[in-house]
Amino acid sequence: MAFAETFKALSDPVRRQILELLKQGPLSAGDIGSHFEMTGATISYHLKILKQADLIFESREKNFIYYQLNTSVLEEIMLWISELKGGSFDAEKE
Amino acid sequence: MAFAETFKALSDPVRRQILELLKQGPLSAGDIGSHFEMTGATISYHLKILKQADLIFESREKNFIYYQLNTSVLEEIMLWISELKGGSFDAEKE
DNA sequence: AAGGAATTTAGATAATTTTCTAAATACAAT
DNA sequence: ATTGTATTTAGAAAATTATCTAAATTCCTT
Repeated sequence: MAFAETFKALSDPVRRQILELLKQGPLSAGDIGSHFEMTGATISYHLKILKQADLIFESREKNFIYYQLNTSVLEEIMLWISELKGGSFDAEKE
Repeated sequence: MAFAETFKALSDPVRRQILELLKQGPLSAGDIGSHFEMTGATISYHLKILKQADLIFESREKNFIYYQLNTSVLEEIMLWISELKGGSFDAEKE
C-alpha cells in the first residue's frame, strides 16, 4: 500500500521533472541537481521521496550514486486511473 | 497547463476516494460528505480543488449540487505516465 | 592515514495544505 | 415573507511539506 505515497511523490513538479530527466537514462544526484536552482540537500530530499515511493532506485558506483527510473509502479497508477475512467455508471459514451 | 493542478488534486487520499465514489454516478455534496468523518466545509474545500483540477464538474438541481466525474483529464495523466514509461533509454525490456 | 569530492542527515524556517467553526448564500416550501 | 435545508466562503489553527545551512557519512585517491 505504497500507493498513496506514489501519488504524493508525483504531486511535486520538481520530482516529476526529475523523473523526466531520468527517462533518458541514469544520472547521479549531482547531475540531477545541476538542472535545478536548489541545494544538493533539497535534491537529496526529493530523491528520497521518489525512492520511498518506489519510483526510482539507486545503484552505487565509485564515488557516485546513480538513480534510475523504476517503471513498475507506474503500471499500478495507470491501472487505478484506467479503472476510474472505466466506471460502471449508466451514461457510457458508447 | 492545469496539469500540475491535476496531480496535486490526485495526491490526497480523501479526494481520490471522492473520485471513486463518483465513479458509480453523480452524488450531491451532502451525500459525499456522509462517507467521511469531516465537516461539510472541508468536503466543500476538497470538491473545489477537484473542480479546479477539472476532475469533476457540478450540475445544480433543486436545492442540491450534484457532482460527477470528468474523465477527460485522466487521459492526459495517463499519457504523461505512459510516455514516462516508454522512454528511450537503451536498456529496453524487449 | 589524510584529504577531497559526492551525497545524505539534522535541525530550523518558510510556505503550503488540511481542517475546523462561524457566518454567508442560494434555493425551496410553507 | 419566513423558515429550513444544502452548500460555500472566510478566517484561524494545526499539520505537513519544501527549502536552506551546517555537519556528518561514505568512498576514492594519493
